[in-house]
Amino acid sequence: MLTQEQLVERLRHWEVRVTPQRLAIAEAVLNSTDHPTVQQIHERVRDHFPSMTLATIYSTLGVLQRSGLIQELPFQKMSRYESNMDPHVNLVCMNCEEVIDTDTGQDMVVRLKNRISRQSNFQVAWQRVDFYGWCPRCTAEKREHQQTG
Amino acid sequence: MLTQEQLVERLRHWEVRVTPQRLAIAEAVLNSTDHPTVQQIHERVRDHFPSMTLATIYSTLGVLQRSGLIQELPFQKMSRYESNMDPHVNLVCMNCEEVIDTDTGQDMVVRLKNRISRQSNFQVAWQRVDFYGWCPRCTAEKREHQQTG
DNA sequence: TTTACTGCAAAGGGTTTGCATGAGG
DNA sequence: CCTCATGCAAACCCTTTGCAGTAAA
Repeated sequence: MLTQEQLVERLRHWEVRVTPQRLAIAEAVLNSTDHPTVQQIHERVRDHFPSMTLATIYSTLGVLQRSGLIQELPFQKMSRYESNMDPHVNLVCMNCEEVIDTDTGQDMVVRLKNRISRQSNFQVAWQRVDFYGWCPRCTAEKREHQQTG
Repeated sequence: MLTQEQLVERLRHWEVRVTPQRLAIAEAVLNSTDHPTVQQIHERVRDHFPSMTLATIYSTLGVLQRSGLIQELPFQKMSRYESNMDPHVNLVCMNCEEVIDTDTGQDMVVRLKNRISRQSNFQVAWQRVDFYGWCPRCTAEKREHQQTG
């Protein structure tokens, strides 16, 4: 979670212009933990910028990614955007399609990254660790359907 | 690496028809370690089936995924297909776009999966562990350019 | 013989691009 | 004042869908 001042500083450092639209988009992603899609970001900034189009959002997300503030996570149908740049595990529900960060195993991801960097002759920039399955709520619903149906 | 007989058995088990096209597509993916794209699979089967279209390949890849034989890996521009269903680490070169499996850290991925399954209240089906960066060859080329330029 | 797969064509939809206008530094 | 961002529209291209002919079981 960055303050607006820190955000402005980071953007200026990359010689990009700081516009109200960019700040709104950046905050919509950085102050979220739910890995929003472009559509969801659009919904979140639409109240303040009714005329903003998806092209502007795509452009800004590109700037933020090149600045190292966010990371694009391609999924089958569309991309989501990750604001937690620390090594960690994402839990992806194959039923409700929610994507949440978890603290569980964070230390192991860090150690795994160190090991890959040291032993694999591969220069690591970042990592994506996704576990796919069913979240607690959808697991419960699945059980109910199995019992009744 | 599955034999053709094992492959036929696996497909019959899911009550799908075993056609020459499906066998060719399945072998093109399963007997590879380079995570081919749909286009690459097309190139690999085109000699034997000149009239085969991408629609058939997409359809067959869907069948193979639902049969648990392969896994789709969405990337920014397009999907690649993974035939190594064991927990492991993929190394993705951001320069040449090669995607290779590595044995390094395989044990840690297994332990990470066990930990997530036990401690996170999340029912895990499979996982995707990607490390993005630069492969040895592209790292060397980058160094050369920095020295000369 | 029945069912479902193949191949072709067209549609779908997330993402990118080009350009005129407008705003940041 | 110059450069670059925004907004609009169109293009792009991977992927999906519909359908007629055909092959698997």
